[in-house]
Amino acid sequence: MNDIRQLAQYSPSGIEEKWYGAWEKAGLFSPDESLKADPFVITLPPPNVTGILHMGHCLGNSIQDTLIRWARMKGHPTLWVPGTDHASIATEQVVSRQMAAAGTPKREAGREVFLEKAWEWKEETHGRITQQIRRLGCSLDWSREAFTMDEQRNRAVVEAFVRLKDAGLIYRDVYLVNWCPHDLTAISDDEVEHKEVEGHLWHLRYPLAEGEGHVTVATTRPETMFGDVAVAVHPEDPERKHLIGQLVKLPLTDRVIPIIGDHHADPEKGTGFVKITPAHDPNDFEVGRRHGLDQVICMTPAAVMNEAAGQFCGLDTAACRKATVEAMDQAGLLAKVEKHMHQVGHHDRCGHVIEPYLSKQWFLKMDELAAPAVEAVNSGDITLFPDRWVGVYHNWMSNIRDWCISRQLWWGHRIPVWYCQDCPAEIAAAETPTRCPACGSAQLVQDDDVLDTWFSSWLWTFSPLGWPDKTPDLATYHPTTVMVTAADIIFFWVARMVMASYHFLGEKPFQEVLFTGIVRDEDGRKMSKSLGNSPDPIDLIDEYGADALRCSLIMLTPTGQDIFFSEATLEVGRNFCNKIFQASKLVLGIWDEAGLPQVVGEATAPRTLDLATVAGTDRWETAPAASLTDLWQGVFGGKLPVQVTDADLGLEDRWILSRLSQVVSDVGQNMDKRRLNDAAYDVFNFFRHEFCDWYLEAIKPRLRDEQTQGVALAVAVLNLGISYKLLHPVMPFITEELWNWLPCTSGYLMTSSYPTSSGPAPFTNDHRLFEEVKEIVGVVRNVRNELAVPPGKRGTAILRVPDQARLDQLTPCIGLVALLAKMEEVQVVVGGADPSPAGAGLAGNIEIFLPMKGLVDLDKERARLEKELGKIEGWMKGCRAKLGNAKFVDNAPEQVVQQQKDLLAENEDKAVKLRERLDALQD
RNA sequence: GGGCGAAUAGUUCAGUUGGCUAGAGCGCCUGCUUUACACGCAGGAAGUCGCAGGUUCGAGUCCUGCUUCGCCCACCA
Repeated sequence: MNDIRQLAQYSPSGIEEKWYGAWEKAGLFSPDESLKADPFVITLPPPNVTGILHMGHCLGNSIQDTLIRWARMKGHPTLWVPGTDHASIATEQVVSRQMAAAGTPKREAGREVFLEKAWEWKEETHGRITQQIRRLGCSLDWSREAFTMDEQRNRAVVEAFVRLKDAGLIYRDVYLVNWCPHDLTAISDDEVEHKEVEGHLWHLRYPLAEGEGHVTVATTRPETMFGDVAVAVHPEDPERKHLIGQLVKLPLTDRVIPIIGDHHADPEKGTGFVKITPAHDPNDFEVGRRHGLDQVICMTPAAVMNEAAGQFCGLDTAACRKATVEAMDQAGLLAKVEKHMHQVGHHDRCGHVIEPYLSKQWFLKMDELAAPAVEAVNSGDITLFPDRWVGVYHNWMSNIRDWCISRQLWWGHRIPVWYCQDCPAEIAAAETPTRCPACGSAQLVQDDDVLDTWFSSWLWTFSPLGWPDKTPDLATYHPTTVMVTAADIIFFWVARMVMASYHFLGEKPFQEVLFTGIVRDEDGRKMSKSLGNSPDPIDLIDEYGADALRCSLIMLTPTGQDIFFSEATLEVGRNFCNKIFQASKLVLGIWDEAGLPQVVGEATAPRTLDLATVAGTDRWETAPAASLTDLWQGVFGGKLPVQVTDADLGLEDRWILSRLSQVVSDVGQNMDKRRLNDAAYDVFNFFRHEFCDWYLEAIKPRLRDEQTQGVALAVAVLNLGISYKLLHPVMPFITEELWNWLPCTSGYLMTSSYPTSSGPAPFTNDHRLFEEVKEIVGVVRNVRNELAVPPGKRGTAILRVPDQARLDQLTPCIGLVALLAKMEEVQVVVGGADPSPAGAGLAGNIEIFLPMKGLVDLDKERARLEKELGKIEGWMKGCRAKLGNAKFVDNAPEQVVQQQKDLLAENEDKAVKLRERLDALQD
C-alpha cells in the first residue's frame, strides 16, 4: 500500500502538486453558481509579468487564498481572478538591456522588433510566475485569467481613455513634468522618490546691466542658469524691492534678464534673490506663467546641455555644473559655496535623478474623479483595514494633482489618438480611424506614446470581468468583496481603482481593502526583486512545503504590520504540519487496527455545519450519544460506525468537545474581523496544546482497549475532521490529503462545509473539572521535576480536599490524574493526617502530597514552598490594599470587586496551607 | 516642513471596550528515546511594558510632552 501513513515524518513532496491538479481538474476554482449566498470575489493584484514572486507576494497571496477558501467553504460562490501586469517601464528596461547586450539597442531595432522581443519575454516570464502562484496553492480561477495588455483589457483601456477624453477630463498640454533622462520618458509624481542627498549651494553673482553692482542668487543647480529668464525678489522685500524692474547680465551668455517681483522669493531664504528657470524648475515654471516669461530649455531629454548653454553645449549636466562653477569662479562671480543637504527626486524604477522637463504630455484631471472616492471612504461604503490608512488616503485625495498619463515608451497601451496631417484635428477613438472627421484627410498618424501602466491597473476590479462589455461576470461579481494589497501602492493603485470604478460603473470597486504589511529582511529592508534580498519562494516551498510557508506567514503576521522574515520562522509551520500528520497517523492507525470501516454508505455531508444546530448545546448534556451521532453525520455525511451510549463519553471526551466548539466560535470571530493570525493561532493552540497534549494522551489507554476504543476513536476522528476544516484555508494541501485518509469522508475538503458555532460551548461543568485535572497534573509534574524525582519512580499522590462533595467529584478522575501525571496510584481524602515526609503543592483548594520517604531533600522542599509562599504573600498584600481602598470598592464594577475577594480568599487559604506544610517540615 | 507606525522576556512579536498575579514562538536551563511525533514531551529561568508627567479606585492599554528607530507625503533657491 502506498500510504503516507508509513512515513516517519510528514513530507509534502508529491502531495501538493497532486491536489492542486485534482482541484483544478474538478473545476473547484470556479465559482459554484448553484450556491445562493452572496458572491465572494477578489481580483488578484496582478504581479509584474517581468518579475518573480517575492515574499511580499507570498504573504499577500496566502492571505487572499485563506479568505477565498474560507468563503468557499462557507458556501459563497467564490471567485478569485488571476492576472498579470505588463509593467510598462520595468519590462521596457529589462528588454532594452537584453537587446543592448545582444548588440541591437532598441532604438536601432525599432518599435516593431522591440515589441516582438518584449512579447517573447512576457510569455517566458508569465509561465514562471503563474507556476509560482500555483505552487503556493492559490485557488485562482485560471479560466478567467487576464493580462493588462491582452485583447479584452486593451479594449477596456482604450474605451476608458476615449470616454474620459470625450468627457473633457483628458487634455494634452505643454507642462513641466518629471522626466527621467535615463529612460527618456515622463513619469508621474507618484513615481518620484525623494532622497536626501548632500549637495552644494552655490552663490552666483549676476552683474547689473546698468552701472556697478550685482545681485547674488543661490542655486543647487548652477547648470540651469542657461535657462534663466529672470531674477525674482519678494515684492515687499525692503532691502531688495527697489531693484525690481532693473536688468541683469546673465553671465557666460550674452543675454540680459529682468529682476521681477514675485511672492515665490523668500527674503529669509538663500540670498533673497532667486534665479527663475521656467523650463527646469516647477516653482519657476509657475512664476514664469504668472509673469509671461519665456521658457528657455537648456538641455536635451537625455540631460545633455544644448545650444542655449553656449560653450558648454554637449556636456552632460554633471560636467556642465562643474564647468559652470569654474567659469563663474574665474570670472569672479562665485560669491560663496556652501554644503547643503536637500531632497532630490529620483526615479523609483531606475534610480536616476529626475529632471523637471518641459514637454507636451497627456494629463487626466483628477479633482472631479476624486470626489466620489473621498465620499465612499467617508461614508464607510468602503472600509480600510487597518483604519489608520483612511487619513493617508484622504490626505492624498485632498492634495490631488492632475495625473500625467503619457509615457515615452513602446511597451504599453498606445495612446488611442490620431493627428490629422492636413488639419489640426486630434481624433481619440476606440477603433483606428481611416479619415479625419474634420477635413476628410486619410493622412492620420497615431500618437507615439503609451499610457502609464497604472492606467490599465486602475480598471482592475472590472476589466478582468469583461468591461466594457456588459458580461454576466460583471453583473454577478462586481463590486468585488475585498482587495488585499500592501499599503505602499495605496496612491498608485487603490485610490485610483476607487475613482475608476465610480466613474465608469457608478459603483464601488470593492467593499473593503485589507492592507498587508511589508515583508522585510532581517536588516529591515523591504524585500524586493531589485534588492535581490528575497529568497525564491519555490526554494522555500521545496524545502518546507507550501502549507508550512503559508502557515508561518499567516500566523506570524498581524494585520497590516510589517514583518521581519527569516527562514527560521518557517520551521514553525513545518513542525506544525508534522504534528498534524503524527496525530492523524496515531488515530487512523488504531482505527485500521480496530477493523472499523473506512467508508459508510454513499451519503454526502451537508454543505453547512453549525455545531450548535447540529448537535445542540443542551442536548450534549442530556443525550450525548445522540449529539455525537448527529455531529458525525453533519461532518462526514454517513452514519457513525461505532456503537455509543451516553455513558461511554468520558470526561476528556466532553472536555475536548467543549473546547472544539469554543475554538470554532473563536476562529469564526477572528476571521470576521480579518485577524487571520489570531484565527490561525486559535486552531494551532487547540490542536497542538489541547487535542494532542491532553486529549490524545488521555485516551491512549482507551485506544488500546477493544471495549472502549470506539467512542474515543469517534471523538478523535471528529476532532481531526473539524480541525482539518478549520485549518484548510491556511494549509490546504496537508488537510486535503489527511481528509482523504480519514474514515468515512467523501468528496473534497476544499468544497466541504466550514464549521461555525452559533451557540455556547457545551459541557461547562465537565470543562471546568477537566481544567482542574490539568492543574492537579501540572502541580504533580512540577513537584516531581523540582524535587528531581526519578522518572521511573511512580509512587502515590494524595489529593486532600476540604469536603465530601469535592471528594465525590474528584474520585472518578483519579485514573486520569494517575495516567497523565505518571503516578502509580492517586488517592482522594478529606482531612486526615499529614503524609509527611512528602513533596507538596496546591491546586486551588486541593492539597497535593507526594509521600516520598527518604527521597525528599527537605531543604529543597522548604525553599520551594517558601518561594511559593513569598509570591502569594506579595500578591495578597497588593490585593488587600486594593480591597481596603473604599474608592476601589465603591467605583469598580461589582464583578471586579467580587473577583478580587474570591482570589484573595483562595490565596489566603493557599498561604495557610503552605505555612502548615512549612511547619510540618520543621521537625 | 507635515503625517503615520514601532518601542513589552536574550530575540521576534501578541496583548482588541482600561480590571494583568503581563503571554506566545524561537533561543536558554533541567529531565525524558514513555510503541504518533526529538520537526517531540514534561518542567523551569527570564520583563521598572522607551522616558517624564497627567486622568482614574485601577494604566502595557487613555491624555500631554520627550527620546530612539522606521516609513510616507512635501516645489531640488
